[in-house]
Amino acid sequence: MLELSQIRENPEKIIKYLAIKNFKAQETVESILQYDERRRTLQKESDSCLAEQNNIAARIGALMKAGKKAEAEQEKEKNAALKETSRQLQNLLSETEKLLHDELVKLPNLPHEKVPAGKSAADNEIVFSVKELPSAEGKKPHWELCEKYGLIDFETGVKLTGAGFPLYKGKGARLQRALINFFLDKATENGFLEVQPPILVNEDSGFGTGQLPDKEGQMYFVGEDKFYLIPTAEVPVTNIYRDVMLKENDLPQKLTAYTPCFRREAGSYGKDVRGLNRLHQFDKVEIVRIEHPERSYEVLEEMKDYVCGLLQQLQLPYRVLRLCGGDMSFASAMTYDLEVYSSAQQRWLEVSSVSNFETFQSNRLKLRFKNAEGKKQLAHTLNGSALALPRIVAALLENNQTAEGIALPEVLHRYTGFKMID
RNA sequence: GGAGAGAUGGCAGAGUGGUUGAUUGCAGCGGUCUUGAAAACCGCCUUGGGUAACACCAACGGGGGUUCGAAUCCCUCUCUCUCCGCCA
Repeated sequence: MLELSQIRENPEKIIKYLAIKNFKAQETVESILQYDERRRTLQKESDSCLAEQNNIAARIGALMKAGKKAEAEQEKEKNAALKETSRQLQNLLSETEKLLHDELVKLPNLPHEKVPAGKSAADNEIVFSVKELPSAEGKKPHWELCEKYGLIDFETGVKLTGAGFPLYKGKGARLQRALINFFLDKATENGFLEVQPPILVNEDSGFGTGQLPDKEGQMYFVGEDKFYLIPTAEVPVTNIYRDVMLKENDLPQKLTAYTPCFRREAGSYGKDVRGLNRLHQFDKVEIVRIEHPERSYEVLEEMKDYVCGLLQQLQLPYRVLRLCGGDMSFASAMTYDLEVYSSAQQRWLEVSSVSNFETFQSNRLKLRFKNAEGKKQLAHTLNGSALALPRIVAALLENNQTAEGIALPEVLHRYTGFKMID
């Protein structure tokens, strides 16, 4: 959620920047300014009405004490009328506040000035790419390899739940566990505090990170208790800081968490969702940082580089994209996507998304810190996948297949307990 | 799931209808004293709206109600604790 003060001060800037995200903000900004104006007028009227009632009440108190009952009765009548007026004002006020809030929530985050304009994924800026791609010669796609080596049983997953809920088996299951441990160990070594959050969250948490309102279609919902299954650990982990006031030297806060993630992905089909390419349930290790506004972009680079480091250790060919305005998420100010190359499918698969949300989430979360002058200031929030497992597994399988089996990168050996899937 | 108790400022803890936005203690901040520190003493110390700044308004878990007036009374929801039941 953008800050109201920001909109008041420079509505033109908001409209201009949101155009980069292909969002037409004109109307919304105008109604926000109108509602804000009305809200303040009503607030003043209501305040002075209440002030008058307070005065009268105090007078009645004094009169009662002095035993002047008749006069007190007179004052009471006055207050009855005022009370009706202020009831009406209150109604108008809360109505206006709601309208204002509803409009405010519609506006996506402003893109950072470095974010390129663009309509779709085709316009993303490639900031890094490996020079040589592995050949597809004689390579089998990962779903065939999964079957061949008995790593994943998609059919039984369908029986148990439905499409997109794979059953990992044997070395396949062990590889999952190995990757999770590897990623968590790396994050911990780099100063992230490991946490294990709930994977069901309430509505307030969904609002805090920007999934709600409007994007409930993406999440599984447990109606009985009004809980949402998390689409990413970002939701519970960032919401740890909802309604929190930090001290300046509490910054940065660095957290990491492994969680399963659940996404409905309504409407997906075809080869995009074949095998591990897109699932309804998958595993991911996430890193989250709460940062001082002055440092957040430095930190974004740092986080991106950290994830690149993981991919290097896994010896996967990868590239880094800076997303264009049209491809960025609602809440993000700048996002890097990291993609690994999947040699049999001959396509890039997104395995991480690293974003700076600036104050967009913290404004919703009321996540602030007291700065050096003792003033309260919204913190910046950032997060990134480090990493999402399924497509990493897909790329590992496809790129490392040999006649003898699938050779795993060395960093994983101590986690898997085997070097080769055969 | 059943019965009972509770929810107040960073924490602890008063307050049961009328200058209580809230006694007090601790913590924190500033000062006096001191070579420095401690102790002692003095002062400051909730948040949001609003204002150029004041004024003013709101908030004692959330929502609603009674009343001229509610932290204080009533209803309701949520959460916490104790006991019972069930259980990985």
